[in-house]
Amino acid sequence: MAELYNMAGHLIRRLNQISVAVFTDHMAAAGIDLTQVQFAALSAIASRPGMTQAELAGAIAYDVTTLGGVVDRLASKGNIRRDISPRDRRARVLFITPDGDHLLARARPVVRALQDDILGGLDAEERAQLLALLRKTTDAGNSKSRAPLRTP
Amino acid sequence: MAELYNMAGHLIRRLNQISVAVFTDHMAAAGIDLTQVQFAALSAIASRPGMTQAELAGAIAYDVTTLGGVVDRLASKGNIRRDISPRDRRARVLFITPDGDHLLARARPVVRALQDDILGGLDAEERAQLLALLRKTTDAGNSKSRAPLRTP
DNA sequence: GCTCTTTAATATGCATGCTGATTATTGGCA
DNA sequence: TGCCAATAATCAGCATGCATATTAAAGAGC
Repeated sequence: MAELYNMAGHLIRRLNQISVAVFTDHMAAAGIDLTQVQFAALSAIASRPGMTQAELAGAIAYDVTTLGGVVDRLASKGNIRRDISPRDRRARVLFITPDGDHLLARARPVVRALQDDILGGLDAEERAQLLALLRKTTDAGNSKSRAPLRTP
Repeated sequence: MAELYNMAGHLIRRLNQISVAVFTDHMAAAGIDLTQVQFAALSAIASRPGMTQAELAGAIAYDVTTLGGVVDRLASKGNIRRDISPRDRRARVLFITPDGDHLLARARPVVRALQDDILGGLDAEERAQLLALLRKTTDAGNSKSRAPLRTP
């Protein structure tokens, strides 16, 4: 079982756990009501207004079902607007509200600042190295994750 | 928003997502009914029989509440036994059953094999490097994750 | 021995995250 | 035009994952 601690899956789960905890703590300290997932969604919507939920899911690698709930919460908090697409009545187009925009502006510097906290034990060079490796792995693993592309 | 893709938190979430998907796929292909979390718990219980739930939670960095459900499912599937501790009637001591032991024996090689799949885009040297960095970060971040050590 | 605090586990509630099924709508094609 | 496969979103259901509160039991200190 000692080997468990050296397994990629286990270490990744642990790191994600730490990452989420750091995010939650910093946001709570700043008095901002946004989860990691909600922040990512809000950022994406702000950068490309009018996205549909499916497009958003693809952009940030989420499951569409999960995203439904996330979008619901953002909408009910008034951070985004969700309208029926004029071009496809099945689709919902997403827009950030002035309220959401303001919240995002407050959140952004906090999120930037906490990134280094996630990788607490590493020096600058190691952080850069880790980030590069993470990017490379996730880019390659893209096709393997079925999150945005569900197999029927 | 382009910056989002380079943020540690986002990349870690993505990698964890890939990791879980790879695990799920391989286990399903092998016809083994175990999630990543259940495998970790079962491994730990096998290596140290008689652990309490709290000890198990500390050992594999889980929240005790979450672990309650995991242990429930393993017990109801017959993979572990959960007895009241003879030394502390509040505590539950955990033991793997012959059934669970057999399942674990089948699962272990599958889990070992899928590790490399998680880090698909990396060569051997990069994998070693990434694992080393993950270990270092998680060791340092230990104190930050409130999972096993909840602040009151 | 009795109270007070601590501790192990559970209950409750919210937020992901995914699978499979369903509904509404669209667009292609005979 | 009418049917049919594909698509957008939702619903139901299960499994994490965490915060807060509660229950039961143990232990500390007087």
